[in-house]
Amino acid sequence: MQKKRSRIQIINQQKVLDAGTEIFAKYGFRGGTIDQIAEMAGMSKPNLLYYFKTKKKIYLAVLEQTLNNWLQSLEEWHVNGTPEETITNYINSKFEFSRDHAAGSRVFANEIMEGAPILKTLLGEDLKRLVGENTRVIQSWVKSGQICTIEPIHLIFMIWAVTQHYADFSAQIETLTGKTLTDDAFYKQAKKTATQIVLNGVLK
Amino acid sequence: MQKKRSRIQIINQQKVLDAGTEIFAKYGFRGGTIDQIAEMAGMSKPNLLYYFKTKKKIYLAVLEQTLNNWLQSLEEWHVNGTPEETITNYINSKFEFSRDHAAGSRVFANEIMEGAPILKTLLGEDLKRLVGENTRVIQSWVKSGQICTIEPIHLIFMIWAVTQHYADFSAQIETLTGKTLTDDAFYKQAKKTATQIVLNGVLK
DNA sequence: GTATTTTTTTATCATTTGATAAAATATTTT
DNA sequence: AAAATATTTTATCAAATGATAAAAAAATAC
Repeated sequence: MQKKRSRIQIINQQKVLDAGTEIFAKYGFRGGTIDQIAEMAGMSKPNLLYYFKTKKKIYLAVLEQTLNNWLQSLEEWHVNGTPEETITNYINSKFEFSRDHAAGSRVFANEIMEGAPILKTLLGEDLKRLVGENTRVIQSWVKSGQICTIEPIHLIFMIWAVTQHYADFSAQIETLTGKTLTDDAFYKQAKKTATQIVLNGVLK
Repeated sequence: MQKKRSRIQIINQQKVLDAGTEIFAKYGFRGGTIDQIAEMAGMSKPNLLYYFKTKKKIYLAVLEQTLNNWLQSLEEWHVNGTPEETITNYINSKFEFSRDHAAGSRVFANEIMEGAPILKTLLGEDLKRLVGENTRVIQSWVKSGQICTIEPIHLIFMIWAVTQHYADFSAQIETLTGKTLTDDAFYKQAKKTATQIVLNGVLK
């Protein structure tokens, strides 16, 4: 029996979630502290703990929000299109996620690097099924001669790798180029290059 | 005036370095603890601190070792070859690094995600110069019509992204495929697919 | 406008964690 | 083997960190 959330609750829980995303993105679950999150959210630690009883509960809420966004970007796989359309679309939505949820992408990366203690089950079920569907589609493209002979799963990994790289390693990219995906010209150039190479790489 | 390191010193410092690499790879600098490293190295915490006075000094030593390996894999850029040879070679040595230094790759990834507090300067100098040289070579290939018109820096990012992905996200990859780069067949397949797509993607 | 509920603050804990001192043990040198 | 040096263990800290209790203040309901 969940009571309706008050106006203040909605505001402050979101503040905590946003701050938590930033902190866990930088330091991971183990490295991030409640104090850091509280400071970034602009509230006292006990006040924060009034909204989320434990650090783990903050983390779970952050992960859930992030995961929803991430999975959503993976769902953009419209089977009825041509390989070119489908792949272009997919890379598009992955780039969009990297730009609009860069911190979330890093939270996710940290979780995986810690061995995915929380997400392991979900990755092994939901994500595995989703990936299975996608590999089957790619395989059908190979068989029908629409694209070159490649291992579908590695094409998927390649697309994930390159798109997430811009979010996860943005500190390095910014040091080297002075730009991040928030720069629109840079965003377009990155997306264009990645799309061009992948399409050119798999289309016959 | 550095005294020669004793037999025991050499053994135990390496033990700490190896354990530190594993722990920092998983939890980053903030998240990893001396206790964890000591336990993994099989020695008591004060004993460990006899070899490295602070947690930060362990981290610096781990980072230095890792960085040397990483930069070495980047140096494999033999200008005199054709684009095809050069790129193939480069991807090869990056995949080798991901397989043989997966934990190191993750230490590096964590450092970048924390905002590269230690490496920022180095990335902005040495790495930037190295990358500058490489982009110039790629640009010359574009101009001479040996490869398609692409932005060189994004090709480099793409190669880094896909090769490092196999190391940094190995937990996810293992959950999805049951394999990691230590499986030789999987290693060859991953490398082959990535190389094929990139070459096919940039060559005319 | 008072009563009730929600939110915030203050004070406080127990654990964990990075680190040190000093004693005990092991190794190497002479 | 004794002396000198290097290594390991035991005991202990102070600070940081996750968390709680209770009082004070603010917001909402009546």
